[in-house]
Amino acid sequence: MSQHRHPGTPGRAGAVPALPDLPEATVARLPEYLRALHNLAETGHETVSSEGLANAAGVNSAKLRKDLSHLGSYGTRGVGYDVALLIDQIESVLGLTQCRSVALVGVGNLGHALAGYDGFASRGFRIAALFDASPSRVGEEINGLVVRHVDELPRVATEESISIGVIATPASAAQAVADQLVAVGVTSILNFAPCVLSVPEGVDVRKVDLAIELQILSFHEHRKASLTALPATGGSALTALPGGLAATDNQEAIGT
Amino acid sequence: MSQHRHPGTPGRAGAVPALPDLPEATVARLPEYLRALHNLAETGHETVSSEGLANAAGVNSAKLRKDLSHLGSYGTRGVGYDVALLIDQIESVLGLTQCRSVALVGVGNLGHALAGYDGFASRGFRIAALFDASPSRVGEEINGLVVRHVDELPRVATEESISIGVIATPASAAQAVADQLVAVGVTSILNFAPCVLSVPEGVDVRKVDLAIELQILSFHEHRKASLTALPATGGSALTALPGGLAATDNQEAIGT
DNA sequence: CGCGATTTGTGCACCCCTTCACAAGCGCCT
DNA sequence: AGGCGCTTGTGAAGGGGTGCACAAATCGCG
Repeated sequence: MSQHRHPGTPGRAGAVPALPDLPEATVARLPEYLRALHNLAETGHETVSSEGLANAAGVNSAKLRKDLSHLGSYGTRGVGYDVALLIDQIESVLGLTQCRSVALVGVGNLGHALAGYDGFASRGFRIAALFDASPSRVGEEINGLVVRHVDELPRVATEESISIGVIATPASAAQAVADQLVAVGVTSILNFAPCVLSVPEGVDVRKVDLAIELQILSFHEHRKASLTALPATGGSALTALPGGLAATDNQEAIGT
Repeated sequence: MSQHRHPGTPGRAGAVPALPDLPEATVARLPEYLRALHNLAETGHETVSSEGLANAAGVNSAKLRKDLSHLGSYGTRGVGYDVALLIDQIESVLGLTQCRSVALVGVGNLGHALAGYDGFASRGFRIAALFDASPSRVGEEINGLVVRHVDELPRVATEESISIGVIATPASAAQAVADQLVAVGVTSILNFAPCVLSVPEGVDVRKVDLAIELQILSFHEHRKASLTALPATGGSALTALPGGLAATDNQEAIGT
């Protein structure tokens, strides 16, 4: 089980520009580079060095160069990278040239916030439809969109050509919703419900679990606390950092 | 720069029980195991095999065994793992035996949802205080907590002994908030703002960026679309999966 | 009491990712 | 035109994670 057998571009299929088969770790960082590049563009920068962009994105400069090299040579030695050109390239690789439509299922506490989150629209995603199973929520209008019953998903999906489904339901409902999304042709799912989803091969699932993030932090907090078994202050951890704060710029690359 | 120089437990410091120095990848999976174990416990299971728990957590059984072996031998060969015992062990390692207090800064769209999210409390985290910089939000009551001005952070932090800070502000305010959190002794930060935070060494930052998750999905969607350059249907991606849905149980372990 | 079925714990090989270090290339200044 | 400084792109080394395959250990049953 869990055979990651990505066919591997069988050689004869040369219709698309490149499809360089990027490493997953690189793909996960490209959006961060993109955000940093947009910031730079707004600040009036025309070019940026790998060092500069790496700092803005919070990574090592060598890593950044290797990442960018995977999608071609778009830098100029001695100068750096053209910001606008690089933005176009990354957006092209990520498939952001077309605006993608998102269906959000589950308009509870979290789903409500996601529906109103403007960070999606500003990055090329359009929340095309909201769904919920609870009759008390169906009909409600959020951010200019009316919440529909989840049974309408098939009809609406064909109309809006949904490309990504977001699940923000309780865990008990998540699998059923995932099945429905898959049934209408959705092959990319972002799951906020704290549970494992079973999906057919070819469907990508990414999971975001807020409680898990806190638990990982808790572990490190726990570890740090037990390492600091020496100081005399037996009470709280308010040692108040002698040196000026914000001294370094490391980002503690844990996980991700 | 970015020298990850975790001191490495200099040998003489043997006061704490174990501190097995777990691999990061393992730490990131432990919460998932814990959730699966709680489900099993509620369903009445007393023991579980590595295969069973691995399925429930969506990972390989060999990986699970290796992960658990890092925190000691708590299984019985030929039988499996004692569910209750394993729960205790994992919670102990993750430092969840004590209830940790969380300070949430930024009660906008997302922060509002986080403040009301019951998934935190059910896993041992207590949202102890809410902060915002906007006077229009200060004083509002959410889930039984009153929103305070961010300037009160120092006083409240000492009273409540905050151990984790959550930033749900706009990106423009995030760095300043992080600095304030660090100044009052917080050494673990969960950042929802789309930006890189600079923090002193010893402070852990985990970042959750919802738009980035969508962009990663977009890449895979884009790639899948270009690989499927063959079929006659020129229109949308509604090929409707011939075989019965929910056939396999792979989870497409992309990233994380 | 011994044997077989079952399951854990782990040595090992493989692969991906990270990081260093440096050659190649580009622009600018003289 | 030539040289110099700066930056990219990349080969190679090292580390960490994953998964296989198997030995060790435990239980139950005859």
